[in-house]
Amino acid sequence: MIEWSDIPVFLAVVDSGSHSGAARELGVSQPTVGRRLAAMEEKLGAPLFVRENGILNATSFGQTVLDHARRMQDEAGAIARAAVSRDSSLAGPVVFAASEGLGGDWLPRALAGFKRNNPDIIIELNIDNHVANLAQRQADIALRWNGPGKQQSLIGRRAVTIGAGLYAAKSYLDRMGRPENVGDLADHDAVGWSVTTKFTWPSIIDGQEAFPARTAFQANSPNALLSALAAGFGIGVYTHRMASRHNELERVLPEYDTSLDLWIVTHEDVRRSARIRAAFDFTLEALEADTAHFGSGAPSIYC
Amino acid sequence: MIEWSDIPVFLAVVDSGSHSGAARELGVSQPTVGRRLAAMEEKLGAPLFVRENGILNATSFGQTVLDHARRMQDEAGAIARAAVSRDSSLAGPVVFAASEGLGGDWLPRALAGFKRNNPDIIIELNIDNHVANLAQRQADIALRWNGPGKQQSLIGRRAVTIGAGLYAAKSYLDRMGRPENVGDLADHDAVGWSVTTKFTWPSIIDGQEAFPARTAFQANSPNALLSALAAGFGIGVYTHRMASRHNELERVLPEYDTSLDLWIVTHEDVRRSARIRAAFDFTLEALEADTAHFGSGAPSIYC
DNA sequence: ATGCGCCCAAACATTTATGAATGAAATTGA
DNA sequence: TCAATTTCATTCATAAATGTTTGGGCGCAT
Repeated sequence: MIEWSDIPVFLAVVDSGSHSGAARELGVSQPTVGRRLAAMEEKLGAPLFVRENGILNATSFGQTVLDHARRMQDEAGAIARAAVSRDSSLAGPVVFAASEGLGGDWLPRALAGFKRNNPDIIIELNIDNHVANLAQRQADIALRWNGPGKQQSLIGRRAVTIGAGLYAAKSYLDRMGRPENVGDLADHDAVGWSVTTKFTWPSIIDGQEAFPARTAFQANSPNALLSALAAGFGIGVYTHRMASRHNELERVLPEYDTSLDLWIVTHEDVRRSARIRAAFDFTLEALEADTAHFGSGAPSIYC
Repeated sequence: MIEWSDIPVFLAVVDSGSHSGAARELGVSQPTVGRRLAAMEEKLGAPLFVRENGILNATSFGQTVLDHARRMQDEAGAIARAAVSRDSSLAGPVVFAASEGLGGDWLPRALAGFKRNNPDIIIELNIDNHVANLAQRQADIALRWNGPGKQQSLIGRRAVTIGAGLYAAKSYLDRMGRPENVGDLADHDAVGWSVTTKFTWPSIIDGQEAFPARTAFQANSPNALLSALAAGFGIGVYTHRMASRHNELERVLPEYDTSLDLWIVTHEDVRRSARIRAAFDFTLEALEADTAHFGSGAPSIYC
């Protein structure tokens, strides 16, 4: 019989592309990953990976194993979810996954009241740039820009609409001038995201192409972007709610306004858990209660 | 994440009904099974078993886990089979599963020639009373009374027909008299199998009910039954091929003759392996070449 | 070219899990 | 009812897996 605990190691190596990455993902040491993988290949009698130009590629045999291993992973996730779903006590951990923007400020404050009413529930907040896998129970509740996909048994609600516009520092605008129309943007610097996100620099405004002179600053953190804007790097798309709290920022071309829907998503299995259902419902209500804050940047009721 | 290696432990406990039984099945110690199971229940936050009258019963939660665990087991078996199937060398182990009757004498002799031609193939013979699970790769090739079921991807061939009749020791018949017709059997003792098998005492012979006075001896081993017959315990159904080698046995009511088909079965995945295909084909040919031996008890060509 | 970062293999120390042995509890059979 | 067997929890010594550290190899950017 194959060693079952080697299979998550194999999967992590496939997902991360390296022993070291798999080790980080699994919370074990890098030599352990190498040893487990070697033992697995020894047992199966055939290599699972070949190293080409330094990167690991699954052999055709590795692909076959991967198919079966993925299905095992699905079932293992189902077991984990089943264990949570049958828990009817308002105690234990609830793991949130959220981007840094929401998770960094609004969510902890909003959840303070929930924690007060449910002292035995332990709130764990997972700020992560990659989308947490709810089926694998990496998180119980996620706040995302995307609704639940159709493939998995995820359920979600469109909670609030988050408004955004173009902002820059007053000092920057004093120095470089205030754009009066879309064409003026060509004389300015852009501040944007280094990772793919929904809040990108708008390529079209009112049917007119908007070209910044160059991208002056990129980051993958909203706080870093905020600092860059405040420091006068240039003009960037930013949410009203974040911009409103920094009065050194000034709105540019107010006729341009964009918005994104924020979803709250969970897995139908874990939602059967009393504590997760409570946390889900509370968060949804909190988001809806703060609609004005998210839409136009009005002060949050949780401030 | 749950500990994957705990799941085979859980499955073994389900299958065997006890920690000790699972330990034997897995080849680990009984305390290990207890600890792994306890760790699993701790991790999942709910008991998997309840002990009722000393026997372990899965809780409803345990049943849910079992469903998923079974599917994981299926996939793990598929991985093991995939590993064997891609092996094109005529080397390595081939695991046979056979009942004691065939496995104890004929099979080793027949396979001697195969081993001579394939010195690098290691033949492992698993004499077991319970039907080996080919999907789980408990064996590569099985000799059975049953053909492959339809549910799993097993393939098999009806190899030979094994003839059997009623036999008893000469000494017994001298003492108790030789039955002339079916009705006379009512005055005699039966020697039979203690486990369910196909070679049972015939309840109907030529449309007439056959009732032995009582069952004098039962065993689950063909050698033990043979000894019992030879020792004069009574009359029993026995294969011609085994009976012919013991001239103290005498056939009773020769007009009664029964037969069973013997199948050779393997899994379509493992049959792709060169060595297993070779062993399968060789064994099938050997069985067919010895048709007279199995059918009527003629001397085996492998003697 | 040359540092720098990242990756993996090899060595040794440590922690962890396992096994053997023992005893208590419960069930089975006489 | 009582002996015998089986089962499981506990203890301690051992074996096994893991972590830490180190060094070599490779790609990449300075």
